[in-house]
Amino acid sequence: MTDNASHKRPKLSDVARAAGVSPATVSRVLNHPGIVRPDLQAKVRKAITKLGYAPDAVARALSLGRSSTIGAVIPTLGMTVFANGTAALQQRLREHGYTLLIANSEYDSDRELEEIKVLLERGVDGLVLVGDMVSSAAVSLAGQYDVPVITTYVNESQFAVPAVGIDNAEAMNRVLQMLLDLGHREFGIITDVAPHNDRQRARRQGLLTAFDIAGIALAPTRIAEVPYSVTNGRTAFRKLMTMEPEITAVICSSDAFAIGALAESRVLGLSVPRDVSVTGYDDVDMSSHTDPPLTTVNVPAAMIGRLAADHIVAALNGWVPPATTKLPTQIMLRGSSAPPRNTET
Amino acid sequence: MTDNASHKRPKLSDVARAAGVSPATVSRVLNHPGIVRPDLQAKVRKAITKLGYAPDAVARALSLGRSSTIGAVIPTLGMTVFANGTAALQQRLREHGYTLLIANSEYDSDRELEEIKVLLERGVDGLVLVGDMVSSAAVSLAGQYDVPVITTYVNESQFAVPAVGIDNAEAMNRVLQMLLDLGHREFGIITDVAPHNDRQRARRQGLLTAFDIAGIALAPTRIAEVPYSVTNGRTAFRKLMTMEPEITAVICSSDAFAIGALAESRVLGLSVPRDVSVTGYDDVDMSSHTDPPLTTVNVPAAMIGRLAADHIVAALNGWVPPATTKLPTQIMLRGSSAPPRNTET
DNA sequence: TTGTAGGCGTTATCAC
DNA sequence: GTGATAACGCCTACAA
Repeated sequence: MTDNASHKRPKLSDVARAAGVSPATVSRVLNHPGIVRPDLQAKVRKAITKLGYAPDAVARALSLGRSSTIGAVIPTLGMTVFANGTAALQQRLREHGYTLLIANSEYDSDRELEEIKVLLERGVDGLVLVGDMVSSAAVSLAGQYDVPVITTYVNESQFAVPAVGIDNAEAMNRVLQMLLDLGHREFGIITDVAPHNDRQRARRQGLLTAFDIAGIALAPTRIAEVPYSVTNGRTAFRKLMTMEPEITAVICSSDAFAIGALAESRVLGLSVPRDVSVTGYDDVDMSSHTDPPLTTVNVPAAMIGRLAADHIVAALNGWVPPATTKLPTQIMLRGSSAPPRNTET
Repeated sequence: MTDNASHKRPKLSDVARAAGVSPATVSRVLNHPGIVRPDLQAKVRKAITKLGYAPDAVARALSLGRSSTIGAVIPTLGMTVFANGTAALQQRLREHGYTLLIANSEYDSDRELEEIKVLLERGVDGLVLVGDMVSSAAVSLAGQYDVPVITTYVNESQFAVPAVGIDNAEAMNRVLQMLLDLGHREFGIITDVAPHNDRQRARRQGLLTAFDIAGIALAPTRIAEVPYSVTNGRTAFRKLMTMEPEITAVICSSDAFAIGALAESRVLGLSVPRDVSVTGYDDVDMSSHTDPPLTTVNVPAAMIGRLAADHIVAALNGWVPPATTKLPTQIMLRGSSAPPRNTET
């Protein structure tokens, strides 16, 4: 009864009436401030603050045909790499005047496609994906909506989608080289089964190829393929070291595995890195605080997020982003890697 | 040139024309399938799949006045507790037919308010917040938009906003009781300075109150207040144990601190739990894989997310969610806690 | 420079 | 049961 009027949200026409101008003028003040007389402008602005007016983004989007919104579909919020990358993406997009809509696929491609559809129907102006496992359906769908797409964390796309990320295979190769330089010759590896995860696949494949090139044959008993989890890292490490005690270095395709390996090494009475070296991949926050600190591959997630933002916005402005933006990875040399135990200098 | 027609997204009227019915009928098939004749329905559906039509959610939202969208503002994506809770929230909301828009505030209340505004302007139907530090501005803003709000991870709100969460103070009290039962009398605590974080504040206050009630005076030198980070946990632990060597138990207000404490204990040559017990709070994934495994308080994040979803949807349907939904916390008794060193049985 | 009017795609209220 | 029609709130030709 008291605030009957104030209880309803003011619309643009209300502002117009309050300011004694036409709705068009209010709209202009909001969107093209340059072309309206200063005095009118002042009156309008005063009315806006007085009424507490805020434009309706939905109506605006319908009218404009664009929403100043970008959608991102990431596998999971639970991995710090994605969490950090997404935060950076959001931050940067915001600086460009865009709002980020986040969806997650739980590593399920069907669900990923589903989320993409929802995002597209909601009118996002652009799409940021992770990896390159999206079916071509996703790409053509985005095409129908005439929405630019960009993919992240990988360095190339089979669907001609611009990619900004890292070369997972190359990084793995460098890890192996580093261990070889240290003198290691007996290896074990723990990788992710991940049927739908091309980053993990690239890491695994890159590693196997690197072994090939190095002329090292890796017996099947030295390859552990398990689902992503610290616990699986533990059991895989135990199996590896039990069946192949000569192993002096275990390369893991993620920090989770490596952290599990470190935990299990204590149970097994193995000292890292004296008895066996362990390396990870991702460089999550925890990696530098394990015992010993973990040697791992740093993924420049924040940089990827920022660049993805810049590129998608560029595409929206008619620029054509480079097909491939490969960011450098860095091997963080920490305590979990050292020369093999039987090295006599 | 080839696919001039297919390049434009079909609209509802296109479907209508293709099916030889009116737009209204197509709309009915989509929203009230019950009231349209089966044969027409079939024709319409065929036309829909043939044209690959998908409704425009933006236009729909404008017409309906609601968007089937819920906004959530969380402090950060980088904490596993929030990541897990948000994933569960999203999942459950999805089951209810809603899409979750995620924004993060980086623990900044100004930014939180800002994000809330953006979400509201984007037309979210409901708002899920974290904690109770939102200015009343946020609440009244939501009121203007006539949008229900719910807050999470705390068990009560000063703004009469329904809350679903845990009793942080009570949990801390139980941690202390547990350690007292173990025989500890000399304590140190590491808590977050966090001026804008009421969860941390509740934990700290709950702990201090519990000490009071237990009749234990905690010297200022036994209280470390530092910003959230593993590294700060390390330095705080070092300071505590250096200045007050009699301490037999260190209670941390987050796992990050505790993990730092464990790391530093090795450097200091202190054995956990033999020389000193350490407890955390949050029960992040890593907690069960530290050395020793960390005794900590489990936060039912997924449950909070699910219930938050249920409650906000309920509110949207006219139900009134309970003012307070307090979920139980569980103390995860693991290897980092044990009787004090000087206990002679 | 400012006002008028039509349209963005969808839904709901009317008559039929 | 189905078809016209008027909104939803905003933006941008177009006219003045």
